[in-house]
Amino acid sequence: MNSLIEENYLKALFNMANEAGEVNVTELSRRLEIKMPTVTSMMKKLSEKKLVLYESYKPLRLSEKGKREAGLIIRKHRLTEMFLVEKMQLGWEDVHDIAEQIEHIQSPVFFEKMDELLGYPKVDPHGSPIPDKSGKIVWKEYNKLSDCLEGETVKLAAVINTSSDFLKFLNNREMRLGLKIKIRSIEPFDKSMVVSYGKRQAEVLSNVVCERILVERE
Amino acid sequence: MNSLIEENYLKALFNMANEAGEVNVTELSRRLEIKMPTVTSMMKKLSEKKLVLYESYKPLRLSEKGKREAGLIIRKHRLTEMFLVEKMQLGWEDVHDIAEQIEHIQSPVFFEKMDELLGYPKVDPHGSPIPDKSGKIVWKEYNKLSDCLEGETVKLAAVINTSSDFLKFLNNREMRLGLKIKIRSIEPFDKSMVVSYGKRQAEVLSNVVCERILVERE
DNA sequence: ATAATAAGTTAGATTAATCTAACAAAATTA
DNA sequence: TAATTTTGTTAGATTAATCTAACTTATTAT
Repeated sequence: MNSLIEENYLKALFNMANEAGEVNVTELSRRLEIKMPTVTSMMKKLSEKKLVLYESYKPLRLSEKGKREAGLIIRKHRLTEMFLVEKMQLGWEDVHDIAEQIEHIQSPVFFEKMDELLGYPKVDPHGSPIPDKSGKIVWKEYNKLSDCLEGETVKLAAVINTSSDFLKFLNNREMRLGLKIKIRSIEPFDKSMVVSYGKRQAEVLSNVVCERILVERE
Repeated sequence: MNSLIEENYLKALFNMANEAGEVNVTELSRRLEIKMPTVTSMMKKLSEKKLVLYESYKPLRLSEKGKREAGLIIRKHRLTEMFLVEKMQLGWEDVHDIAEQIEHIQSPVFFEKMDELLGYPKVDPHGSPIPDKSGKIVWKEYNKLSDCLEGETVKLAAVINTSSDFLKFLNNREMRLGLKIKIRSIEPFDKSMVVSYGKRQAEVLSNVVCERILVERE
């Protein structure tokens, strides 16, 4: 069994690899807010446990075993977020910190029951895919809203940044998963977009926002 | 903030004081399966933090602050057990181990929502009282079934032992909280009882069992 | 291509929680 | 009450996870 702390390293490695491709000690250190020497020594430990493929001065990689275990932790995290939103009426901006703790609970029946009560969901409240029971994750190929063109109509499928501030920003503008958005115009200078959806005819979204919104084309 | 480990010491002290009155180092050590010198040094630490009133060679006592904090942990534990049984359809014999972990979650809104969804329950699935938001606990004065007399009809109010084995024993005999039990006879030799309830006309319960069942007289 | 900067590692200290071995105090028994 | 047993404490070692300081390797810029 892995400690809670080891689990946090595995999860960070998994998420960072999905976001950025290669992961190095400096980035992992920054993400976890843990100094580099500590990260190095933990990488050696996880390498002993065959969870990480570690070579000095090389990028950090999870082994297959490491990916599976990290995937299962993320599965627990995302199932929990879904449960908190769907069954406990908490807001999508509130659930991350709670799920961050509950993901470390050791109890297969607990998470299986969650899964069952939720009807075996495939994505969490932010549109991120929930890994399956073997820890595997399938990313649908979404587009960033910022890569779409004037005149297109798209469906809000997921959000990249799940910080509370960003999610509140979306809440304030009545933006939810599944929302249909029409791109009215794009400002060439700063790439901001004017979009319409629901009852809103002309909302302005900055490029920073548009880069964090993933959409599906019809 | 207290560590998870400190929380476990506080909880054990609180529970043991409720069960037995005075608590000493040996018992606490046995309960937590932690060696005595470790317990002694933790008592000194918790004493520094004003959670425990510690004097060498004296019985261990929680301070008012310690009682409050322990009560709040037990509140989280029991609310969680209730939630798992009522809202997640888990059996009362399965919930203890999960609640043991969830009780350490730091998130006021999470537990307030649980409380709200459950309709502000006063007892957990084993009939144990749930401490209020200030950590205070009110024990109803129940009787042990073993102290009742032939001919009495009583209501199953709580169980003392919450081990999985005992709860499965009760499940197998269709015994639940609220059940009305009539005492048919008491065997003088071993104090075992023949009782009837529901569709069962003559169940034999050993004294070991009867001592762990708390009842209300009508 | 060399110097400067950034990234990564090694060595050694620190903290929290644990342990064992040895000792001391309190309670029990003879 | 003295001896024995039980209970509790002290001293010192250990482990996991962290840190800082010093050093090494790799990358970038001149």
